[in-house]
Amino acid sequence: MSLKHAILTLLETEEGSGYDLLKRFKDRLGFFWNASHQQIYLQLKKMSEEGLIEFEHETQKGKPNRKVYHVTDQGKQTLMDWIHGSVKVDKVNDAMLVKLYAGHLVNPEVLLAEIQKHTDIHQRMLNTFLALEQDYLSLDDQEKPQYALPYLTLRKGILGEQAWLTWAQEVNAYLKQL
Amino acid sequence: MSLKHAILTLLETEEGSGYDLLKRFKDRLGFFWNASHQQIYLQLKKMSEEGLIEFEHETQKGKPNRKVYHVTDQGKQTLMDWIHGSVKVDKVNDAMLVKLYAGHLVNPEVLLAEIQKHTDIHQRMLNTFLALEQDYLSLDDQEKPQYALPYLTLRKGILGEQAWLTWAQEVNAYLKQL
DNA sequence: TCCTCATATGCAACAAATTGCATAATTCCG
DNA sequence: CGGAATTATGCAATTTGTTGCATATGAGGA
Repeated sequence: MSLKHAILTLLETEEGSGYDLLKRFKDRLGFFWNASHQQIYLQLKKMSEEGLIEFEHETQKGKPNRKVYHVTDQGKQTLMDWIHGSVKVDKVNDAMLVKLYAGHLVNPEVLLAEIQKHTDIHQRMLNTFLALEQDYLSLDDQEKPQYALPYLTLRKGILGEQAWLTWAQEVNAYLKQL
Repeated sequence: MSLKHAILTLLETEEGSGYDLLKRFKDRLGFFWNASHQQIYLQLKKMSEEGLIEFEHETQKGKPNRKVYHVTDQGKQTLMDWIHGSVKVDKVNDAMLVKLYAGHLVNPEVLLAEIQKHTDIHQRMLNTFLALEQDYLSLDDQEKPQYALPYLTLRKGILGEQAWLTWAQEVNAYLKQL
């Protein structure tokens, strides 16, 4: 299970609450990991019980209170063990491709509409990632090294989205020509 | 649940056994869908109970007997309903990126070895896809139209793998220069 | 005032996927 | 003759993920 390791990784970099993690996944690390708030809160509870992380209650004014989690030594060790092991190549399960494969059953318009909807979402993600890339590139040369690895993960997001959009253009061109 | 729809799509194109589906996923449609034999056999059983598919026992000599499944009218209808609806954009959960994000905790060699291992696998997949593309491109112009949509899904696999390998080169260049 | 949004956390039921185990026939190689 | 690979199917236990529901505060707009 890697949600555990994704959380350990993020908390090792910077402590935070479940809500913080949710926002980091949603706003910045969508190319990297996605998890619902239900998954995150439950996982934090379990990891806390296993002793991988600990939390302090933080009282806030004007906002609900937070539980701020940080990684314990045991958690750090778990992360180190995991990182020295090997991870599986990502399993691909792409429902959009299934639909296209079966596309002869419907009008091209149905497929075009679906592709368009997905294109909008992917374009928005790419824009987000490109903006983050600009943030990195405008850093001083002294600051860059510490963000180099996260930047490389961002590059994966950018290259992935660009490939998706290139593909969508091929599909569009074909479907419109029908 | 989309394994159901992936199976309906494949069986609608051509009837087959659980083992056939497993091989189609593994050898040809890995860019498209992946499922274990346990998942497939269980799903076939469920779909059979729901009336979406039916099977005939096929006795073989020299090999174990097979159950050859085909889609029923009800199954076809279920597929049509699904294809007219909309699918969610794929959820990304990439353990390799998590590892790279946390890469400051280990020697670059650890990351390089992992990247290399994944590169080999992705390169092999790309080669498979490119060979399939050649098969399509060498078809007569009269035959191409009926495979056009599957070909577009193949293009997704090719563009995706190429993007992955391009990214891996960036990562390699960075890690080696450390 | 009411509604929605953002912040912040959680449980319970259900669906799906993974891991481990199990069986059985034949072919192919040493 | 023994062992491994290929073909072919399946169950059970566990882990993960999804969907639905629930609660509470405060800010900002209609």
